Amino acid sequence: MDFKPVRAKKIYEQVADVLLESLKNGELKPGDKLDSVEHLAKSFNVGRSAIREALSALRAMGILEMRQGEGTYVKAFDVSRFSLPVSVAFLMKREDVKDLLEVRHILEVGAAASAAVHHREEDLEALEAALSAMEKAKGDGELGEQADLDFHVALVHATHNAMLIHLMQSVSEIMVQAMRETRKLLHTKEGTERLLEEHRQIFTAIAERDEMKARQMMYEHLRNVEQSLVDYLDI
Amino acid sequence: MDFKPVRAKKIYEQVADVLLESLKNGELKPGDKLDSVEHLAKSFNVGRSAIREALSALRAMGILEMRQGEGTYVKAFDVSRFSLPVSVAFLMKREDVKDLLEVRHILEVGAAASAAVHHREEDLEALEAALSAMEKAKGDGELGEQADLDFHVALVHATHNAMLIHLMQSVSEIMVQAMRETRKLLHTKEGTERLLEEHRQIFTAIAERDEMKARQMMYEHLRNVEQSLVDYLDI
DNA sequence: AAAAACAAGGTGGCTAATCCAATTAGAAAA
DNA sequence: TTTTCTAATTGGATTAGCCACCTTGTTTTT
Repeated sequence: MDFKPVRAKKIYEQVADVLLESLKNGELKPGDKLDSVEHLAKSFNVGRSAIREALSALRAMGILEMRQGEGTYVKAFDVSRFSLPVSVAFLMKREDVKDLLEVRHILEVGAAASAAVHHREEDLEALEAALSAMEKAKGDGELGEQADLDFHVALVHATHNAMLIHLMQSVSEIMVQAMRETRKLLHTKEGTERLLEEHRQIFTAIAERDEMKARQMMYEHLRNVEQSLVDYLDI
Repeated sequence: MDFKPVRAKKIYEQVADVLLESLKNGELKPGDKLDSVEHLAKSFNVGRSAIREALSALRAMGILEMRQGEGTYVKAFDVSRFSLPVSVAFLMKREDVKDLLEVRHILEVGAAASAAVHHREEDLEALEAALSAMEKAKGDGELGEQADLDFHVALVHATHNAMLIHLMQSVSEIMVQAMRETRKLLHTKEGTERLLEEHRQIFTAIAERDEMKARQMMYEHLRNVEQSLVDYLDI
Protein backbone atom coordinates (compact mmCIF):
# COMPACT_ATOMS: atom_id res chain seq x y z
CA MET A 1 0.00 0.00 0.00
CA ASP A 2 1.39 3.34 -0.87
CA PHE A 3 -0.53 6.51 -0.36
CA LYS A 4 0.60 9.58 -2.09
CA PRO A 5 -1.64 12.16 -3.61
CA VAL A 6 -4.12 12.76 -0.80
CA ARG A 7 -3.92 16.46 -1.28
CA ALA A 8 -5.08 17.49 -4.74
CA LYS A 9 -3.56 20.78 -5.70
CA LYS A 10 -6.10 23.47 -6.13
CA ILE A 11 -6.03 25.28 -9.43
CA TYR A 12 -5.24 28.64 -7.90
CA GLU A 13 -2.27 27.08 -6.16
CA GLN A 14 -0.96 25.67 -9.40
CA VAL A 15 -1.37 28.95 -11.21
CA ALA A 16 0.44 30.82 -8.46
CA ASP A 17 3.24 28.26 -8.53
CA VAL A 18 3.66 28.55 -12.29
CA LEU A 19 3.85 32.33 -12.11
CA LEU A 20 6.32 32.13 -9.24
CA GLU A 21 8.40 29.71 -11.26
CA SER A 22 8.55 31.98 -14.27
CA LEU A 23 9.75 34.67 -11.93
CA LYS A 24 12.56 32.43 -10.75
CA ASN A 25 13.86 31.55 -14.19
CA GLY A 26 13.65 35.11 -15.39
CA GLU A 27 10.73 34.83 -17.78
CA LEU A 28 9.03 37.43 -15.65
CA LYS A 29 10.98 40.40 -14.40
CA PRO A 30 10.14 43.29 -12.11
CA GLY A 31 8.08 45.88 -13.92
CA ASP A 32 6.72 43.41 -16.44
CA LYS A 33 3.05 43.50 -17.23
CA LEU A 34 1.20 40.24 -16.99
CA ASP A 35 -1.38 39.17 -19.51
CA SER A 36 -4.88 40.22 -18.62
CA VAL A 37 -6.90 38.04 -16.32
CA GLU A 38 -9.06 37.03 -19.23
CA HIS A 39 -6.08 36.11 -21.36
CA LEU A 40 -4.45 34.16 -18.55
CA ALA A 41 -7.70 32.31 -17.98
CA LYS A 42 -7.70 31.23 -21.61
CA SER A 43 -4.01 30.29 -21.51
CA PHE A 44 -4.35 28.10 -18.44
CA ASN A 45 -7.72 26.96 -19.64
CA VAL A 46 -9.37 27.80 -16.35
CA GLY A 47 -11.95 30.27 -15.14
CA ARG A 48 -11.29 33.89 -14.37
CA SER A 49 -11.91 33.51 -10.66
CA ALA A 50 -9.21 30.86 -10.35
CA ILE A 51 -6.74 33.27 -11.91
CA ARG A 52 -7.88 36.09 -9.69
CA GLU A 53 -7.50 34.02 -6.56
CA ALA A 54 -3.96 33.16 -7.58
CA LEU A 55 -3.11 36.78 -8.34
CA SER A 56 -4.70 37.85 -5.07
CA ALA A 57 -2.35 35.50 -3.24
CA LEU A 58 0.74 36.74 -5.07
CA ARG A 59 -0.37 40.27 -4.39
CA ALA A 60 -0.60 39.51 -0.69
CA MET A 61 2.97 38.26 -0.87
CA GLY A 62 3.99 41.61 -2.27
CA ILE A 63 5.03 40.18 -5.60
CA LEU A 64 2.33 41.61 -7.82
CA GLU A 65 0.44 44.84 -8.07
CA MET A 66 -3.01 45.01 -9.62
CA ARG A 67 -4.08 48.32 -11.06
CA GLN A 68 -7.66 48.61 -12.11
CA GLY A 69 -8.05 49.65 -15.70
CA GLU A 70 -4.34 49.18 -16.38
CA GLY A 71 -3.24 45.67 -15.70
CA THR A 72 -1.21 43.51 -13.37
CA TYR A 73 2.48 44.20 -12.89
CA VAL A 74 5.44 42.50 -11.23
CA LYS A 75 6.55 44.70 -8.39
CA ALA A 76 10.11 45.90 -8.19
CA PHE A 77 12.29 44.73 -5.33
CA ASP A 78 11.78 46.78 -2.29
CA VAL A 79 14.04 46.31 0.71
CA SER A 80 11.03 46.92 2.91
CA ARG A 81 9.97 43.42 1.92
CA PHE A 82 13.06 42.11 3.64
CA SER A 83 11.11 41.60 6.80
CA LEU A 84 9.40 38.88 8.76
CA PRO A 85 5.65 38.40 8.62
CA VAL A 86 4.38 40.37 11.58
CA SER A 87 1.08 38.51 11.47
CA VAL A 88 2.72 35.51 13.10
CA ALA A 89 2.97 37.45 16.33
CA PHE A 90 -0.72 37.07 17.06
CA LEU A 91 -0.35 33.33 17.04
CA MET A 92 2.75 33.06 19.19
CA LYS A 93 2.80 31.44 22.55
CA ARG A 94 4.78 32.41 25.59
CA GLU A 95 7.35 29.69 24.98
CA ASP A 96 8.08 31.11 21.55
CA VAL A 97 9.02 34.45 23.04
CA LYS A 98 12.22 33.02 24.41
CA ASP A 99 13.51 32.11 20.95
CA LEU A 100 12.38 35.47 19.70
CA LEU A 101 14.30 37.24 22.44
CA GLU A 102 17.48 35.49 21.42
CA VAL A 103 17.02 36.44 17.78
CA ARG A 104 16.54 40.02 18.76
CA HIS A 105 19.56 39.83 21.00
CA ILE A 106 21.73 38.57 18.16
CA LEU A 107 20.54 41.19 15.73
CA GLU A 108 20.82 44.01 18.23
CA VAL A 109 24.37 43.10 19.21
CA GLY A 110 25.37 42.83 15.58
CA ALA A 111 23.69 46.13 14.81
CA ALA A 112 25.61 47.85 17.59
CA ALA A 113 28.89 46.57 16.19
CA SER A 114 27.92 47.59 12.68
CA ALA A 115 26.81 51.02 13.83
CA ALA A 116 30.18 51.55 15.46
CA VAL A 117 31.79 50.99 12.08
CA HIS A 118 29.33 52.55 9.68
CA HIS A 119 27.74 55.45 11.53
CA ARG A 120 28.01 59.01 10.28
CA GLU A 121 28.09 62.16 12.36
CA GLU A 122 24.38 62.90 12.04
CA ASP A 123 23.54 59.46 13.39
CA LEU A 124 25.13 60.36 16.69
CA GLU A 125 22.75 63.28 17.10
CA ALA A 126 19.74 61.02 16.90
CA LEU A 127 21.26 58.72 19.46
CA GLU A 128 22.05 61.61 21.78
CA ALA A 129 18.53 62.94 21.44
CA ALA A 130 17.16 59.60 22.56
CA LEU A 131 19.54 59.60 25.51
CA SER A 132 18.41 63.06 26.58
CA ALA A 133 14.77 62.05 26.35
CA MET A 134 15.55 59.04 28.48
CA GLU A 135 17.19 61.27 31.03
CA LYS A 136 14.22 63.61 31.18
CA ALA A 137 11.78 60.75 31.44
CA LYS A 138 13.20 59.54 34.73
CA GLY A 139 10.58 57.43 36.36
CA ASP A 140 7.91 57.99 33.74
CA GLY A 141 7.46 54.53 32.26
CA GLU A 142 5.64 55.70 29.18
CA LEU A 143 8.24 58.26 28.14
CA GLY A 144 11.16 56.14 29.20
CA GLU A 145 10.04 53.26 27.10
CA GLN A 146 9.54 55.45 24.07
CA ALA A 147 13.02 56.92 24.44
CA ASP A 148 14.40 53.42 24.80
CA LEU A 149 12.73 52.33 21.58
CA ASP A 150 13.92 55.47 19.83
CA PHE A 151 17.47 54.75 20.85
CA HIS A 152 17.42 51.30 19.38
CA VAL A 153 15.78 52.55 16.19
CA ALA A 154 18.40 55.25 15.83
CA LEU A 155 21.08 52.67 16.45
CA VAL A 156 20.01 50.32 13.70
CA HIS A 157 19.62 53.24 11.33
CA ALA A 158 23.22 54.13 12.05
CA THR A 159 24.25 50.86 10.42
CA HIS A 160 23.01 52.20 7.08
CA ASN A 161 22.06 48.68 6.16
CA ALA A 162 18.53 48.87 4.78
CA MET A 163 17.92 45.16 5.08
CA LEU A 164 19.04 45.06 8.66
CA ILE A 165 16.85 48.06 9.43
CA HIS A 166 13.74 46.42 8.06
CA LEU A 167 14.52 43.05 9.54
CA MET A 168 14.99 44.52 12.99
CA GLN A 169 11.92 46.65 12.68
CA SER A 170 9.78 43.63 11.96
CA VAL A 171 11.35 41.74 14.84
CA SER A 172 10.55 44.65 17.12
CA GLU A 173 6.97 44.79 15.94
CA ILE A 174 6.58 41.09 16.52
CA MET A 175 8.00 41.45 20.00
CA VAL A 176 5.70 44.31 20.88
CA GLN A 177 2.71 42.30 19.72
CA ALA A 178 3.79 39.09 21.35
CA MET A 179 4.28 40.77 24.70
CA ARG A 180 1.41 43.23 24.59
CA GLU A 181 0.57 43.08 28.27
CA THR A 182 4.11 42.77 29.47
CA ARG A 183 5.41 46.17 28.56
CA LYS A 184 6.44 49.19 30.52
CA LEU A 185 7.71 47.16 33.42
CA LEU A 186 11.36 48.01 33.07
CA HIS A 187 11.18 51.74 33.07
CA THR A 188 8.84 51.94 36.03
CA LYS A 189 11.17 50.31 38.49
CA GLU A 190 14.20 51.83 40.03
CA GLY A 191 16.20 50.28 37.19
CA THR A 192 15.88 53.46 35.17
CA GLU A 193 19.23 54.76 36.28
CA ARG A 194 21.06 51.60 35.34
CA LEU A 195 19.34 51.44 31.97
CA LEU A 196 20.37 54.99 31.22
CA GLU A 197 23.94 54.25 32.12
CA GLU A 198 24.02 51.17 29.92
CA HIS A 199 22.71 53.13 26.97
CA ARG A 200 25.30 55.80 27.57
CA GLN A 201 28.06 53.26 27.43
CA ILE A 202 26.74 51.82 24.20
CA PHE A 203 26.61 55.30 22.77
CA THR A 204 30.16 56.07 23.80
CA ALA A 205 31.48 52.89 22.27
CA ILE A 206 29.75 53.64 18.97
CA ALA A 207 30.93 57.24 18.94
CA GLU A 208 34.48 56.02 19.51
CA ARG A 209 34.02 53.59 16.63
CA ASP A 210 34.99 50.81 19.00
CA GLU A 211 33.27 47.84 17.40
CA MET A 212 34.18 45.32 20.08
CA LYS A 213 33.19 47.55 22.95
CA ALA A 214 29.87 48.38 21.32
CA ARG A 215 29.22 44.69 20.91
CA GLN A 216 30.16 44.01 24.49
CA MET A 217 28.08 46.83 25.97
CA MET A 218 24.99 45.90 24.00
CA TYR A 219 25.47 42.30 24.97
CA GLU A 220 25.51 43.12 28.65
CA HIS A 221 22.65 45.56 28.36
CA LEU A 222 20.42 42.99 26.73
CA ARG A 223 21.47 40.30 29.15
CA ASN A 224 20.19 42.46 31.97
CA VAL A 225 16.98 43.36 30.18
CA GLU A 226 16.32 39.76 29.27
CA GLN A 227 16.91 38.67 32.83
CA SER A 228 14.16 40.98 34.01
CA LEU A 229 11.86 39.76 31.29
CA VAL A 230 12.56 36.12 31.96
CA ASP A 231 11.88 36.64 35.65
CA TYR A 232 8.68 38.45 34.89
CA LEU A 233 7.38 36.15 32.18
CA ASP A 234 8.62 33.07 33.95
CA ILE A 235 10.01 31.39 30.83
CA MET B 1 -6.30 72.02 -2.69
CA ASP B 2 -6.16 68.97 -0.58
CA PHE B 3 -5.97 65.49 -1.99
CA LYS B 4 -6.87 62.54 0.09
CA PRO B 5 -8.61 59.43 -1.03
CA VAL B 6 -7.07 58.63 -4.41
CA ARG B 7 -6.87 54.95 -3.68
CA ALA B 8 -10.22 53.26 -3.18
CA LYS B 9 -9.85 50.15 -1.11
CA LYS B 10 -10.83 46.99 -2.86
CA ILE B 11 -13.40 44.88 -1.11
CA TYR B 12 -11.13 41.87 -0.77
CA GLU B 13 -8.57 44.10 0.89
CA GLN B 14 -11.10 45.36 3.37
CA VAL B 15 -12.32 41.87 4.16
CA ALA B 16 -8.78 40.63 4.68
CA ASP B 17 -8.06 43.60 6.93
CA VAL B 18 -11.13 42.99 9.03
CA LEU B 19 -10.26 39.34 9.51
CA LEU B 20 -6.67 40.23 10.36
CA GLU B 21 -7.97 42.75 12.85
CA SER B 22 -10.17 40.23 14.61
CA LEU B 23 -7.11 38.05 14.84
CA LYS B 24 -5.23 40.85 16.56
CA ASN B 25 -7.82 41.54 19.19
CA GLY B 26 -8.35 37.89 19.90
CA GLU B 27 -11.80 37.40 18.43
CA LEU B 28 -10.22 34.81 16.21
CA LYS B 29 -7.74 32.38 17.64
CA PRO B 30 -5.59 29.64 16.10
CA GLY B 31 -7.68 26.57 15.44
CA ASP B 32 -10.91 28.50 15.15
CA LYS B 33 -13.25 27.73 12.29
CA LEU B 34 -14.38 30.65 10.20
CA ASP B 35 -17.91 31.02 8.97
CA SER B 36 -18.52 29.49 5.59
CA VAL B 37 -17.73 31.53 2.52
CA GLU B 38 -21.40 31.89 1.83
CA HIS B 39 -22.15 33.05 5.33
CA LEU B 40 -19.28 35.52 5.28
CA ALA B 41 -20.49 36.85 1.96
CA LYS B 42 -23.89 37.52 3.52
CA SER B 43 -22.34 39.06 6.62
CA PHE B 44 -20.14 41.47 4.69
CA ASN B 45 -22.91 41.89 2.16
CA VAL B 46 -20.59 41.14 -0.74
CA GLY B 47 -20.21 38.42 -3.32
CA ARG B 48 -18.61 35.08 -2.71
CA SER B 49 -15.65 35.70 -4.97
CA ALA B 50 -14.66 38.81 -3.02
CA ILE B 51 -14.55 36.69 0.14
CA ARG B 52 -12.63 33.96 -1.60
CA GLU B 53 -10.02 36.37 -2.89
CA ALA B 54 -9.51 37.70 0.62
CA LEU B 55 -9.22 34.21 2.06
CA SER B 56 -6.84 33.23 -0.72
CA ALA B 57 -4.60 36.11 0.26
CA LEU B 58 -4.66 35.21 3.95
CA ARG B 59 -3.97 31.63 3.01
CA ALA B 60 -0.92 32.73 1.03
CA MET B 61 0.29 34.51 4.14
CA GLY B 62 0.05 31.23 6.01
CA ILE B 63 -2.66 32.48 8.32
CA LEU B 64 -5.57 30.40 7.11
CA GLU B 65 -6.09 26.89 5.88
CA MET B 66 -8.97 26.03 3.58
CA ARG B 67 -10.17 22.48 3.62
CA GLN B 68 -12.67 21.50 0.99
CA GLY B 69 -15.84 20.09 2.49
CA GLU B 70 -14.80 21.04 6.00
CA GLY B 71 -14.31 24.72 6.28
CA THR B 72 -11.72 27.42 6.76
CA TYR B 73 -9.54 27.40 9.85
CA VAL B 74 -7.05 29.71 11.49
CA LYS B 75 -3.69 28.00 11.37
CA ALA B 76 -1.64 27.46 14.48
CA PHE B 77 1.69 29.23 14.79
CA ASP B 78 4.35 27.45 12.86
CA VAL B 79 7.94 28.48 13.38
CA SER B 80 8.68 27.62 9.77
CA ARG B 81 6.78 30.77 8.94
CA PHE B 82 9.43 32.73 10.79
CA SER B 83 11.43 33.26 7.64
CA LEU B 84 12.10 35.88 5.04
CA PRO B 85 10.36 35.82 1.68
CA VAL B 86 12.83 33.99 -0.54
CA SER B 87 11.14 35.40 -3.60
CA VAL B 88 12.89 38.70 -3.01
CA ALA B 89 16.15 37.10 -4.04
CA PHE B 90 15.22 37.06 -7.71
CA LEU B 91 14.77 40.77 -7.66
CA MET B 92 17.93 41.73 -5.82
CA LYS B 93 20.70 43.75 -7.34
CA ARG B 94 24.41 43.39 -6.75
CA GLU B 95 24.49 46.35 -4.37
CA ASP B 96 21.93 44.65 -2.17
CA VAL B 97 24.19 41.65 -1.70
CA LYS B 98 26.52 43.65 0.49
CA ASP B 99 23.75 44.37 2.98
CA LEU B 100 22.69 40.77 2.81
CA LEU B 101 26.21 39.60 3.57
CA GLU B 102 26.28 41.70 6.71
CA VAL B 103 22.97 40.33 7.90
CA ARG B 104 24.23 36.83 7.40
CA HIS B 105 27.41 37.72 9.21
CA ILE B 106 25.53 39.01 12.21
CA LEU B 107 23.26 36.00 12.40
CA GLU B 108 26.06 33.53 11.90
CA VAL B 109 28.22 35.06 14.61
CA GLY B 110 25.30 35.11 16.98
CA ALA B 111 24.45 31.53 16.12
CA ALA B 112 27.99 30.42 16.88
CA ALA B 113 27.82 32.04 20.28
CA SER B 114 24.43 30.53 20.97
CA ALA B 115 25.56 27.10 19.83
CA ALA B 116 28.46 27.27 22.26
CA VAL B 117 25.96 27.74 25.06
CA HIS B 118 23.05 25.58 23.98
CA HIS B 119 24.53 22.66 22.07
CA ARG B 120 24.05 19.07 23.18
CA GLU B 121 26.45 16.20 22.69
CA GLU B 122 24.80 14.90 19.55
CA ASP B 123 25.16 18.27 17.89
CA LEU B 124 28.92 17.95 18.05
CA GLU B 125 28.78 14.75 16.04
CA ALA B 126 27.06 16.49 13.15
CA LEU B 127 29.62 19.25 13.24
CA GLU B 128 32.48 16.75 13.28
CA ALA B 129 30.98 14.88 10.36
CA ALA B 130 30.93 18.06 8.32
CA LEU B 131 34.54 18.72 9.26
CA SER B 132 35.58 15.25 8.12
CA ALA B 133 33.80 15.68 4.83
CA MET B 134 35.55 18.97 4.35
CA GLU B 135 38.87 17.28 5.00
CA LYS B 136 38.20 14.54 2.48
CA ALA B 137 37.00 17.01 -0.13
CA LYS B 138 40.35 18.76 -0.30
CA GLY B 139 40.48 20.60 -3.60
CA ASP B 140 37.12 19.38 -4.85
CA GLY B 141 35.05 22.56 -4.99
CA GLU B 142 31.74 20.81 -5.22
CA LEU B 143 32.22 18.59 -2.20
CA GLY B 144 34.03 21.22 -0.19
CA GLU B 145 31.23 23.68 -0.64
CA GLN B 146 28.64 21.13 0.40
CA ALA B 147 30.56 20.27 3.54
CA ASP B 148 30.90 23.95 4.30
CA LEU B 149 27.16 24.44 4.02
CA ASP B 150 26.54 21.35 6.12
CA PHE B 151 28.75 22.70 8.85
CA HIS B 152 26.87 25.93 9.05
CA VAL B 153 23.53 24.14 9.02
CA ALA B 154 24.67 21.86 11.81
CA LEU B 155 25.89 24.86 13.73
CA VAL B 156 22.62 26.74 13.66
CA HIS B 157 20.76 23.58 14.59
CA ALA B 158 22.99 23.32 17.64
CA THR B 159 21.45 26.54 18.92
CA HIS B 160 18.12 24.69 19.34
CA ASN B 161 16.38 27.92 18.50
CA ALA B 162 13.76 27.05 15.90
CA MET B 163 13.21 30.64 14.88
CA LEU B 164 16.87 31.26 14.38
CA ILE B 165 17.15 28.05 12.37
CA HIS B 166 14.41 29.06 9.99
CA LEU B 167 15.54 32.63 9.74
CA MET B 168 19.09 31.61 8.86
CA GLN B 169 17.88 29.02 6.43
CA SER B 170 15.90 31.60 4.50
CA VAL B 171 18.84 33.98 4.53
CA SER B 172 21.03 31.21 3.11
CA GLU B 173 18.53 30.44 0.40
CA ILE B 174 18.34 34.07 -0.55
CA MET B 175 22.12 34.26 -0.68
CA VAL B 176 22.40 31.19 -2.86
CA GLN B 177 19.85 32.59 -5.27
CA ALA B 178 21.25 36.08 -5.30
CA MET B 179 24.75 34.82 -6.08
CA ARG B 180 23.90 31.94 -8.37
CA GLU B 181 26.86 32.40 -10.67
CA THR B 182 29.32 33.33 -8.01
CA ARG B 183 29.55 30.10 -6.10
CA LYS B 184 32.22 27.50 -5.72
CA LEU B 185 35.01 29.98 -5.92
CA LEU B 186 36.31 29.65 -2.42
CA HIS B 187 36.84 25.96 -2.21
CA THR B 188 38.62 25.70 -5.54
CA LYS B 189 41.50 27.91 -4.60
CA GLU B 190 44.37 27.04 -2.36
CA GLY B 191 42.32 28.56 0.49
CA THR B 192 40.89 25.18 1.34
CA GLU B 193 43.42 24.52 4.02
CA ARG B 194 42.82 27.80 5.75
CA LEU B 195 39.07 27.37 5.59
CA LEU B 196 39.34 23.96 7.18
CA GLU B 197 41.46 25.33 9.96
CA GLU B 198 39.02 28.15 10.64
CA HIS B 199 36.13 25.72 10.87
CA ARG B 200 38.12 23.55 13.22
CA GLN B 201 38.69 26.46 15.53
CA ILE B 202 35.03 27.33 15.53
CA PHE B 203 34.20 23.76 16.36
CA THR B 204 36.68 23.66 19.21
CA ALA B 205 35.33 26.83 20.72
CA ILE B 206 31.78 25.49 20.61
CA ALA B 207 32.78 22.14 22.05
CA GLU B 208 34.51 23.93 24.90
CA ARG B 209 31.36 25.97 25.44
CA ASP B 210 33.44 29.09 25.06
CA GLU B 211 30.87 31.59 23.87
CA MET B 212 33.25 34.46 23.34
CA LYS B 213 35.80 32.41 21.47
CA ALA B 214 33.14 30.92 19.22
CA ARG B 215 31.94 34.39 18.45
CA GLN B 216 35.44 35.57 17.74
CA MET B 217 36.38 32.64 15.54
CA MET B 218 33.24 32.88 13.44
CA TYR B 219 33.75 36.58 13.13
CA GLU B 220 37.23 36.16 11.72
CA HIS B 221 36.20 33.29 9.50
CA LEU B 222 33.45 35.31 7.89
CA ARG B 223 35.64 38.36 7.58
CA ASN B 224 38.01 36.32 5.47
CA VAL B 225 35.25 34.77 3.39
CA GLU B 226 33.62 38.11 2.82
CA GLN B 227 36.91 39.65 1.77
CA SER B 228 37.22 37.06 -0.98
CA LEU B 229 33.65 37.64 -2.05
CA VAL B 230 33.97 41.39 -2.05
CA ASP B 231 37.13 41.17 -4.15
CA TYR B 232 35.45 38.83 -6.57
CA LEU B 233 32.12 40.61 -6.82
CA ASP B 234 33.72 44.04 -6.75
CA ILE B 235 31.20 45.55 -4.38
C1' DA C 1 -2.17 74.61 -34.17
C1' DA C 2 -3.28 73.66 -29.57
C1' DA C 3 -6.39 72.33 -26.15
C1' DA C 4 -10.43 70.28 -24.56
C1' DA C 5 -14.17 66.98 -24.92
C1' DC C 6 -15.72 62.72 -26.38
C1' DA C 7 -15.88 57.77 -27.60
C1' DA C 8 -14.21 53.14 -27.69
C1' DG C 9 -11.70 49.35 -26.05
C1' DG C 10 -9.23 46.97 -22.61
C1' DT C 11 -8.60 45.80 -17.83
C1' DG C 12 -9.41 44.74 -13.02
C1' DG C 13 -13.39 44.54 -9.44
C1' DC C 14 -17.48 42.34 -8.22
C1' DT C 15 -21.99 39.84 -8.26
C1' DA C 16 -24.98 36.01 -9.00
C1' DA C 17 -26.28 31.62 -10.64
C1' DT C 18 -24.82 27.05 -11.17
C1' DC C 19 -22.39 22.98 -10.76
C1' DC C 20 -18.59 19.84 -8.90
C1' DA C 21 -15.95 17.54 -5.14
C1' DA C 22 -14.88 16.47 -0.54
C1' DT C 23 -16.39 15.89 4.10
C1' DT C 24 -19.43 15.16 7.86
C1' DA C 25 -23.36 13.53 10.23
C1' DG C 26 -27.40 11.17 10.65
C1' DA C 27 -30.70 7.77 8.99
C1' DA C 28 -31.38 3.31 7.26
C1' DA C 29 -30.07 -1.34 6.53
C1' DA C 30 -27.43 -5.37 7.59
C1' DT D 1 -23.53 -2.99 16.85
C1' DT D 2 -21.68 -2.34 12.55
C1' DT D 3 -21.99 -1.06 7.99
C1' DT D 4 -23.99 1.37 4.17
C1' DC D 5 -26.52 4.90 2.13
C1' DT D 6 -28.24 9.58 1.87
C1' DA D 7 -28.55 14.39 2.54
C1' DA D 8 -26.60 18.64 3.91
C1' DT D 9 -22.70 21.55 4.23
C1' DT D 10 -18.59 23.55 2.54
C1' DG D 11 -14.80 24.85 -0.42
C1' DG D 12 -13.45 24.67 -5.58
C1' DA D 13 -14.45 26.33 -10.00
C1' DT D 14 -16.94 28.01 -14.19
C1' DT D 15 -19.62 31.30 -16.61
C1' DA D 16 -22.18 35.43 -17.88
C1' DG D 17 -22.73 39.91 -17.05
C1' DC D 18 -22.09 44.44 -15.26
C1' DC D 19 -19.42 48.30 -13.25
C1' DA D 20 -15.31 51.31 -12.48
C1' DC D 21 -11.15 52.86 -14.11
C1' DC D 22 -7.57 53.94 -17.34
C1' DT D 23 -5.51 54.54 -21.84
C1' DT D 24 -5.69 55.87 -26.46
C1' DG D 25 -7.21 57.86 -30.42
C1' DT D 26 -10.58 60.85 -32.55
C1' DT D 27 -13.30 64.70 -32.84
C1' DT D 28 -14.63 69.09 -31.60
C1' DT D 29 -13.77 73.49 -29.83
C1' DT D 30 -10.94 77.40 -28.92
